[in-house]
Amino acid sequence: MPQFVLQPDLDLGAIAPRPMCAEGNLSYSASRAGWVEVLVDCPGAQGVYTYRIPEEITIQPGDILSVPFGGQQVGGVAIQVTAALTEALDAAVVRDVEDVVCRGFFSPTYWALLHQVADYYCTPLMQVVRVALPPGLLGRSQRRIRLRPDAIPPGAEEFLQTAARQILERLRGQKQGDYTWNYLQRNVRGAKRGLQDLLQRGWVESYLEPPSRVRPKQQLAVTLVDSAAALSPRQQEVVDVLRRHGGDLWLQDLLQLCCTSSSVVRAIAAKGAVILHHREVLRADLAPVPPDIPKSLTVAQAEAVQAIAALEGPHQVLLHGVTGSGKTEVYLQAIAPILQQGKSALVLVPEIGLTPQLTDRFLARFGGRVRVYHSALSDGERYDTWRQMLQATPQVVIGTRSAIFAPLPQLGLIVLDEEHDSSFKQDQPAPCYHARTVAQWRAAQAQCPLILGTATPALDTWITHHPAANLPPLPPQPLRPLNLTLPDRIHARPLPPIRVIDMRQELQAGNRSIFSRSLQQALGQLRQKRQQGILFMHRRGHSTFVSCRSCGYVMECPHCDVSLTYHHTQAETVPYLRCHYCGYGRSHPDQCPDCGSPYLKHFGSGTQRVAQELLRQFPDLRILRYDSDTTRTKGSHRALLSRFAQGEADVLVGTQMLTKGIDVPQVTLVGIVAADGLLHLADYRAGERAFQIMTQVAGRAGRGAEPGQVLVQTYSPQHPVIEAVQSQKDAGFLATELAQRQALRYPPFSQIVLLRLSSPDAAEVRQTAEALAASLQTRIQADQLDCELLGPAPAAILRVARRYRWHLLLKCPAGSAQSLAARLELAQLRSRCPAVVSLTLDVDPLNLL
DNA sequence: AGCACGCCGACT
DNA sequence: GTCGGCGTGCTC
Repeated sequence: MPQFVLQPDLDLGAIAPRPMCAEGNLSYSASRAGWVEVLVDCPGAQGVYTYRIPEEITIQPGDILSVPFGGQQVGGVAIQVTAALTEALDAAVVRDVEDVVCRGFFSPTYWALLHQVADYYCTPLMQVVRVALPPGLLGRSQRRIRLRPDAIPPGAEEFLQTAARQILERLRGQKQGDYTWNYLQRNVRGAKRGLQDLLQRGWVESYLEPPSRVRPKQQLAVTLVDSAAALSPRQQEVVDVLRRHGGDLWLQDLLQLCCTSSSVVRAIAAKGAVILHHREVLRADLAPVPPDIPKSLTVAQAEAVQAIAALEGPHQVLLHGVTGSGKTEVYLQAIAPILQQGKSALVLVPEIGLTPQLTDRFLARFGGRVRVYHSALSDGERYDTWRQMLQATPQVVIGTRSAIFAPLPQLGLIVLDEEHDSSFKQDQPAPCYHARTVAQWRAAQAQCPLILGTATPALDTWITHHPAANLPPLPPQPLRPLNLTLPDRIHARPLPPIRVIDMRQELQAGNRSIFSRSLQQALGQLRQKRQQGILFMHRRGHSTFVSCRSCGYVMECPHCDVSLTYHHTQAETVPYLRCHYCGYGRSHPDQCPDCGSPYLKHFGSGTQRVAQELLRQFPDLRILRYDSDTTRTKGSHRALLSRFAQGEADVLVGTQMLTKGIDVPQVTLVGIVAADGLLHLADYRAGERAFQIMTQVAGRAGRGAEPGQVLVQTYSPQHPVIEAVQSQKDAGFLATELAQRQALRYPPFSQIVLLRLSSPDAAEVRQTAEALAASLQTRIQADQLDCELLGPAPAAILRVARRYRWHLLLKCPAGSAQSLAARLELAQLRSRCPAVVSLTLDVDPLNLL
């Protein structure tokens, strides 16, 4: 249950379409000031607090406010305005609203959406508000410490205590001699005492920095008002330039055009010919792109576009098109009529940085009506984009996961490109929402279609579109399903043939290289054929799997049907194997349990090793590495890809990133160096993901005039995933995978909730996890709940960022997680953990590691 | 998050 | 005896 609900009789509708006006504190009537309940943004206190509305401020529900809270200013959302205080609350303790930060954000439907997210994902509403809003709106004041250099006698610090001296030194090391108190506390031992000393001496001062608020950027504009005024020749020239440009320009543009200074313009303003005024600039950094016109469609594409245009009401469209079948063109042509109807479209992509080609297509087609919204934008840019989205003008918003919260008032279509991609699921800070799930709710709310586009549908998507009679019924879906298929590549290009290479035979033949003879041969021919290749390596630095080099046997958990993870930490000298689902563990065997061979090996080479080997064996090949190591900086994705596309390298070696947004016609060879690295992850979704990634990577080959080929190297050539990839028949694979999931009661035939616990204290997390497990188990048994509790088990990577992590897993029938969470009061569990132990609830987790 | 109040060990 | 550590609890 949400802690509060918006009263249905509140006129929230009035706030939605209101024109934006950041600080318009115009009182409508004399004293209608009252009290307002505010959802306050402060960890540990996510309740509603009552504030007095000062006379000069008007507040409506949904406004973003800045309010005093304890010793600081914090952000919050106005929930409800009341005329009288609650009996229990003494007027003396109620403080004043400090300011209105922003108005008109939350329409009733939008608010309901946030509630739904908070409810479903068992997270405080405020956390959802935080992901939905552009950052910086809910600012918090911070205590800062500033050096007073003039007050310090020379050499006096000799007599200071260590802590005080350290603080002084740090402050002196900083240009402005200014740090947040938080920073000093973290970095100086006994900082509190040291600060007291320094404050008493008056050598530093402590001050409260008000929340930095993202504000619209203001610039001076010049507007022509009276062209008849008597002006000097130079002034007249300036005014003429202004008139030729429509009588209205930014001051800086006018100055540049006329090569003059602002004094001239001010003089003209003084004569009354023009007026100078501040006006908001909406920042947009979209580089101009040459325009693009709709392309002619294949029959399947045209049918898809028509089918989508004909839809009425909320639908979920699975646009299932093979790699290179032209899904983007379908999106573009589906969106065009939406814009014409005066509505907006929302396009979600896995990662903007990885899909410059897609973004460019949209920009080229729709020009200024396209807004890009993602985390790489500056706070100011995000804020401005947000404000533009609030306007009812038809527009296309392209963004990553969090853009599903784009406040578009007239939503006509939602597209999720590469819907199978797991980056649509957030797993770091709560709420751990899946953008696809939220998109379904939004589409239902807006009564509009949701298009899920992919070459490799996620299993849970697949099953809602292909309900099979022999499978148990799934919970009712909010959207009506529609299937659209693009079975062929555009220009009738064939899919590249996929060859599976048995690496066991390579070993037998004496080839100990990571490249098979076939791959070596293909690589050797690249240069002379003037073609390019892509090598895929699933980089797994930390967690690896154990496999037998002779027979391909992989160590698996007897209870869970997942591969065991190889552990080897300094603490435990003996390496051991562990299941990360149920906690099962065993020692690392000396020989293969299946064939007795001593050639057990834990695999774990990455792209770097591949590149090294490549360089060693093919010194004349030019290589580019494409992984998170080489694409750390902004814009490096685009740079690397365009270098490759322009033929500056022969081979691109990379990780998962290769699966997205690479459309280079000269690529004829794709090599999957070690498919096994994908097959045996300690995860029930390993097979599905392996299939998706390999199919997607394979799809990079043969997109141009030259036919492509794909080589898949593996120690398990008979593995069903490998066979499915090779045959390029996904329906069959999905069906068998579904049957397996059903047998093992994994999603989508069950629902899981993961409880992630972490703490810097190894023993404390463990104890907390055990205590939680015990109390949940008691509750489950007492209430006879239909659910299974697994764990506690240590996380695959036990220690991350100096925190020890343990997991609990709840498995319940599909569609029942929400009621289970309510019965177990999962949302309240956090308060039962010690302060140092953090607990994150992940409903429908994708990442179980 | 920040800050206050409040209860146990090493100093004058 | 006090000063000062930081362990819970509250912030309209």
